[in-house]
Amino acid sequence: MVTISDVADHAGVSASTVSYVLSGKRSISESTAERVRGSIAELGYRPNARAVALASRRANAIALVAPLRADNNVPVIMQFVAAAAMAARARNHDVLLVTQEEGVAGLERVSGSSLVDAVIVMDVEIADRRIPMLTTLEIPAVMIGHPGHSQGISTIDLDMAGAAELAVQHLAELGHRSIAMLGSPSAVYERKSSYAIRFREGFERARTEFAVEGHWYPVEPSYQSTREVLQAHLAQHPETTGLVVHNESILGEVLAELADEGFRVPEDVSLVALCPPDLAVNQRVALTSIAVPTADIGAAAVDMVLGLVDGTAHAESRLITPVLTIRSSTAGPRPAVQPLDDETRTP
Amino acid sequence: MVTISDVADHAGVSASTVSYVLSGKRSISESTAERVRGSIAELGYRPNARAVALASRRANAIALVAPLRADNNVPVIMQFVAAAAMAARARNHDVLLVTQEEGVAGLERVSGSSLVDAVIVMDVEIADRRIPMLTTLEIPAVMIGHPGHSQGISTIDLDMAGAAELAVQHLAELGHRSIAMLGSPSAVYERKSSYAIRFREGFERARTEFAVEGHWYPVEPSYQSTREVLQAHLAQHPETTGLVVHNESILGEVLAELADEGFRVPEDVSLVALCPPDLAVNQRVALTSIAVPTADIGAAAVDMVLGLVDGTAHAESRLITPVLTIRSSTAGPRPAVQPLDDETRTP
DNA sequence: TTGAAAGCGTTACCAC
DNA sequence: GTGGTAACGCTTTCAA
Repeated sequence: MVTISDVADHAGVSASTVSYVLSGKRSISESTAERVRGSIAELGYRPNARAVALASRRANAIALVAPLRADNNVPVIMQFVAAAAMAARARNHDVLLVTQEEGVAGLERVSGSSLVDAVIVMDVEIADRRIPMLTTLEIPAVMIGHPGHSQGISTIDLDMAGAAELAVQHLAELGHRSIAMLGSPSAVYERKSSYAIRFREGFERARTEFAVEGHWYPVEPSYQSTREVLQAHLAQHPETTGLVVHNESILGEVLAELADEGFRVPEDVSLVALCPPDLAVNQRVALTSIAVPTADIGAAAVDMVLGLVDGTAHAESRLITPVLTIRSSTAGPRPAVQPLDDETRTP
Repeated sequence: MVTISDVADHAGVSASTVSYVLSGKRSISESTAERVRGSIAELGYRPNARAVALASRRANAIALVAPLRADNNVPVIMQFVAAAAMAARARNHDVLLVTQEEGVAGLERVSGSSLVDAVIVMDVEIADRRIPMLTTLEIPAVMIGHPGHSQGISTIDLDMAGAAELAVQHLAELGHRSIAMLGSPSAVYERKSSYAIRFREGFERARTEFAVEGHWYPVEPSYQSTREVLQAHLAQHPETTGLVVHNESILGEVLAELADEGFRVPEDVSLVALCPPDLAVNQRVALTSIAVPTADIGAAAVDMVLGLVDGTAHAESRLITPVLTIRSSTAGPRPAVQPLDDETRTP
């Protein structure tokens, strides 16, 4: 292994000088800098990350606590992870993956052993047991999600409540008066994942706000569950013409089932989804949808937490405004059977 | 921060003694060991991972190069990552996530800077440009996948060719004589991802081996593509009664499309999928399927590479035997129009 | 069974 | 503008 002293010797300077030309933390004459760079290239010197971390008190790494469970939103999780990893690399940091299962202990471990400089926690629950512990950590943290009480820990997420309201608003403005929300699997609500709870709350609030009839259901990621929920609801509420789907993995099933039952989209039923754009576009009908801006959120989480690390930022809670993209799955409800009534009344 | 010397002072021993009670690398009298453990607990001492890494020449971390792109098999990728992370933790190692985009440079970086002790590379291509570089690394590597030439680098994967053959064999033995394979998106074949190429090769070999007619098609992850490919094939080959699907994201669409066209599964068409079991089970028909044993492969990859790190193992290539689980999507083809012919022949 | 001390490869402070 | 040299917090050899 080539060390900094090897480079120093080769360039005829001291080790500290080599360190300084690398870090730029003090001015070096162009001539020696050039010489040092030459030696570095010639010898193929690579700074030893372990020694750098120990001496500089910076690991140049952040921990990412990710829910790697089988879930309905795996692609979204993956996009968060990818975005965070890329953003971290762009700022010269690496990402240490910590599984959700490690829980509180995992956070204690990576922080207590100074493995990383900061931590990003995904899939936060409304009353997440990790939050109190995050406040005691010596390293900064940011959560992707929006718990009930962030207790001074930075958070960032899509405004899920706003997203649900936006979906309902869109349908309501088109004239739909009865709307059903097909939600995430029940386990997601049971563990009170903030993204799902917030979306549901937004849906319920929007119901009042826009004076529409509204019902919501958890849906398991299966054809069976999708079919049952949809059939049961439509049997009880045949007046329903609007659907809000917050469950990526059943989109195809919902559309198939609607087709099976003779409902056309958007002529008979309008549908708004919360899902990645590519999923929305690749269905039998291009779906009007709200996207989770995973790339933005992942990158912002990294920026926020590194800002805390170097002291250039303070804790904050960011909520990203949802954007609805209108495609082909939403339209005004058809004018009911009015024309016929008119005719029978004519004579 | 509590250091090892703090503990040593508190326990009235030397730092080396503390180190040895922690590592167990030399015998310590039970009395002092007890005293040291007490001090550790009392002071809340956590060894500094950076210092440990530097002094012991072990980072206790492995790099995992994962394709975090949007792809058709995101859930499988995620399961590999989760399995590797858990296996690593079980062996007291952490996982550093390296994105596929970092490519060769990423491997050079984490290895050259001694960030990690070993590397696991996923989604290997047939002639992967990273292989020659892996051979030059100072740290061991294993690839998840099965390239054309592993050049002495350990590999592990499901026997994808065998999986395809198994699928065809199952259909052939049921009596199907014309089989279509709906494969991964074309981009996967273009970049020559080993898993897809191997599966296709196995399919083509099985065609001959079991003397069946066989055609394969790449399918994009969309309703549109699924529909087009299926309709085009069935129009040209109405005799097809067997389907092999190597593309998780279109399973629902395939079944929906078959239903739309009036084909019953398995009465008219039998279908074998290569996909996670939960996906197979949650379709409108429970699918006969071959699973990728992600947990086994991920754990084995970690075991193999850590075995190389501590010198207790040698490079090897492992291929895991595929297992087919019969569910409700496969049956013998219906007896064609034979009965009618018999009757016309009777008189 | 235990202690002292020399590294591990950098960084950054203190001199000049 | 540059060099010397303590740290950084631990592991491990050498001695006792």
